[in-house]
Amino acid sequence: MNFNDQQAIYLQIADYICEQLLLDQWPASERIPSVRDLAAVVEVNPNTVMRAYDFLQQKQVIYNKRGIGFFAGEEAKQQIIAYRKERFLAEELPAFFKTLYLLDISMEELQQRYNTFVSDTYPDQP
Amino acid sequence: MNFNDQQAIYLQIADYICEQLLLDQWPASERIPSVRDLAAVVEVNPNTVMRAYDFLQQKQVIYNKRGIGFFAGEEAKQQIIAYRKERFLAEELPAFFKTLYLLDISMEELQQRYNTFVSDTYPDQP
Amino acid sequence: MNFNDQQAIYLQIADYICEQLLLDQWPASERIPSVRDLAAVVEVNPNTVMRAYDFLQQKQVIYNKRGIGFFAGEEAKQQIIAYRKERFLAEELPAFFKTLYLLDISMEELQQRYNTFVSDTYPDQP
Amino acid sequence: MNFNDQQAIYLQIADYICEQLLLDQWPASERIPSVRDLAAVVEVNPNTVMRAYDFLQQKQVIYNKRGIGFFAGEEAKQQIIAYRKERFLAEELPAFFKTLYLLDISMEELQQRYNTFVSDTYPDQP
DNA sequence: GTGGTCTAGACCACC
DNA sequence: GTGGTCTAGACCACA
Repeated sequence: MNFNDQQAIYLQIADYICEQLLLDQWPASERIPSVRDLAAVVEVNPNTVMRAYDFLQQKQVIYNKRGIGFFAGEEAKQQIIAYRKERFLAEELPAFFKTLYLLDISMEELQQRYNTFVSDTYPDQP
Repeated sequence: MNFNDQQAIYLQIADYICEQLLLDQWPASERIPSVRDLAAVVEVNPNTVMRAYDFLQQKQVIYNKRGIGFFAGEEAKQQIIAYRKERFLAEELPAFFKTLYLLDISMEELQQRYNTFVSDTYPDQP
Repeated sequence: MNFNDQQAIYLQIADYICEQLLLDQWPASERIPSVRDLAAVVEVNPNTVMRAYDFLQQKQVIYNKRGIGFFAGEEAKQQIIAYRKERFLAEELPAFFKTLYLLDISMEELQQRYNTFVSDTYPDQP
Repeated sequence: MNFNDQQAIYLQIADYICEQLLLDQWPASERIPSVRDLAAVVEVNPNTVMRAYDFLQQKQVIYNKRGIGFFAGEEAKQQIIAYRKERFLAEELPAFFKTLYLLDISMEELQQRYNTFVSDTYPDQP
């Protein structure tokens, strides 16, 4: 986790969890790591992880069985995509396009960098 | 200025100033509005504008003459582009690409939305 | 803090912090006093201390963890020395030498006064 | 003149005048440049030069004949030296020594740099 | 008129 | 508890 980031740590953790689920690193409809375990992994206070789980629970991405743990819902991936796609298109994309325009970055350059990024970051994909 | 934004107002103002310079709304190597004037225009406290000017001065985009005012450096536009392009490519683009990938948004769709954005936002451009 | 000084209070505080670190009064790579605590100690407004911390953070002498506090980096001392030595040699020393020359103060006299100063100010040193 | 300096421009000008006098560039007991002339030379507002002249007049370094101009007193050089030496030893030297100590700059290094400085800056002197 | 600094006090998100 | 931002208002030195 990056401490000196604009984005709150609990949101960084929430994003991390979503990523794991979208990439099928954590099998859907199964138990996800306990608050304490994940806190140890990412080296933050358990309260902070708890807040991320709370946040995702409100977004109906994960749910909780008392005394057992947190689980990713069957429809977790769709929930995540729906929630984030909407926000992304409406809020982040315009600012991103403005930056592209002002910094004079062409779509061709972007396309090229994207291809590089994908093949570097997700080499396993077909 | 958007008061209910994650981004601090003084950073929004700094971005606004950069935009004016990049779009040649404010002639480079000339005096930019005084702290008090800009504060009146954007309707915030002069201290907040001052903080934006401070910020840009540290980034070497603008400089200041005692008792006279703030000026955009000759090379202001290059400074802005250099400073922001570097940060953009290194920090924002990977996160952006990751989102594109995870949300399964194609470059074709992106291209299309970009064209719409540009013609809507900067209709005067050739 | 000296309120009737040319130098701004927040810069005096920044110098004070650097001094504490250089003299190992505050262990490096540890948390330094909170904004509010230091403000109480030096009897200024917390905002003023905050400005000093901001300043040192930009100089990469200290850094900050959200909701936890400010920390002196491992390499804080080297950063301070590097940053100040460079500026000192380039900007202050020539003016100082010019004054020595114009006021006709010899290096012998300087040496003598320096010895007195050191033994008066840092009597503990070997 | 350096606009973005901590030191006020009028004080920079006053220092410049003192330098000229100490180095006998401007013959003592003669008329020194008019406010307008010097303002043109150093490219500042005449008011600012006037303020420097005022300042030096209060320090009894120069004096004024109405309608004729400013003159350096016979004893100008001694006045300058007296005024500045006192202030220098009392106010600037301790801070300078502290910096030397904290930045770990030895008197040997200082001596060496001083020699270089003098031979570079005042090559005409014996 | 310009910027520069400081205060007092408020509110917020975050850990 | 921590820092972060903003306001309102004051005072100052400077050009």
